[in-house]
Amino acid sequence: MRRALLIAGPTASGKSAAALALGTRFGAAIVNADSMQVYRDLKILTARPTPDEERLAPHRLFGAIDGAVNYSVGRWALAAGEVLADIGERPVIFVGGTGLYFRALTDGLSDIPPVPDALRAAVRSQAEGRATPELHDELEARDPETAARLNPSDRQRVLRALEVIASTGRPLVSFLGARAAPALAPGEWAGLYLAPDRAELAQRIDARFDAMLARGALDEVASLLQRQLDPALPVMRAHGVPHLIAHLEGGMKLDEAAARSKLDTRHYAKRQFTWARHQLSGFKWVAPEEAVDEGARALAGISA
RNA sequence: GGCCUCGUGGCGGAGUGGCUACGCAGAGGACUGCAAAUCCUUGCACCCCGGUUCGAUUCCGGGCGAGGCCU
Repeated sequence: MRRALLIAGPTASGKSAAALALGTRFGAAIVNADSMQVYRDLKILTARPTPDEERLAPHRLFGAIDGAVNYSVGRWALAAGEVLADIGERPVIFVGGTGLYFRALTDGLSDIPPVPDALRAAVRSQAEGRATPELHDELEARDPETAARLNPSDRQRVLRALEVIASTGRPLVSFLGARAAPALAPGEWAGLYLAPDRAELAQRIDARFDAMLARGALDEVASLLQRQLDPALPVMRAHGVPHLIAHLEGGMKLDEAAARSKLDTRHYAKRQFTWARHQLSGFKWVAPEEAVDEGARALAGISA
């Protein structure tokens, strides 16, 4: 029995519009599957649905998290499960650009015990000022198996492996065999991947960023800046935020801040394609113009 | 018209008589709790024509082009 439509695709491919059209037409709940749209502080810069749009269909997990929080796939997957339980029989549409979130939803995550915040912070503060290859050497001494799978320069993953071995006493890789049951079982969902032409997408990205500026993205960043959050937090690294901050306090020309933000976004879109090609299975690739028709076909089956 | 400087891959920018820096963009890839993150790989470039030379992107001459200064 199908119960969900999943709409993924690179940034600026028209996912939200398709989801809104379908949600309105089928009375479906729309659930956010985007790692940045979860944050309350950024609505313009993350292209979140507007309040008017949200009124057209129930929206869940949009802007639900404070920017001071370091959210994660694990927490999102948990929240998504709760939303599904809450929604009952109503059709549901998951939309977003975060491939890893979709995979957590359909494949489940490995059952790695949560690392206590204090330990996590301790591992990170001990690593401060030390070169990543050095940390990799340390990991190699404690957990050679995981170390062998990681690039010695990949700080983020080396740190995670270190905190897992410190917290559980077990190598990270030892957890990877088994996955918890996914929130959506195979057969319970249909997935669409919106795949625009690359050059066309680049133009849409550029135009969209200009539109964001026209709608007040700079004010949004100024407000965020006033909170004086840790620059390492995810919200502070959303596309546009670092460069717009550089413009606001560092005197970077707005033109340049915009150009760099657009470039970051294009790079991201490229990575999204790579992820989708190799990591996201079971999604049907469609041209953005076909999204609504394809989605309607899938949802008709779901509501039946 | 005269003098000078310059002409390197899509762009920027080194350099050498034989072993083809590098950066950016572009392309490809990895990916299990920060994923709008983190990381990896990738360039059949030396304006044209002669000459010198075993060998020219590199030296010499000419041409063409660009810029600067002068009358």
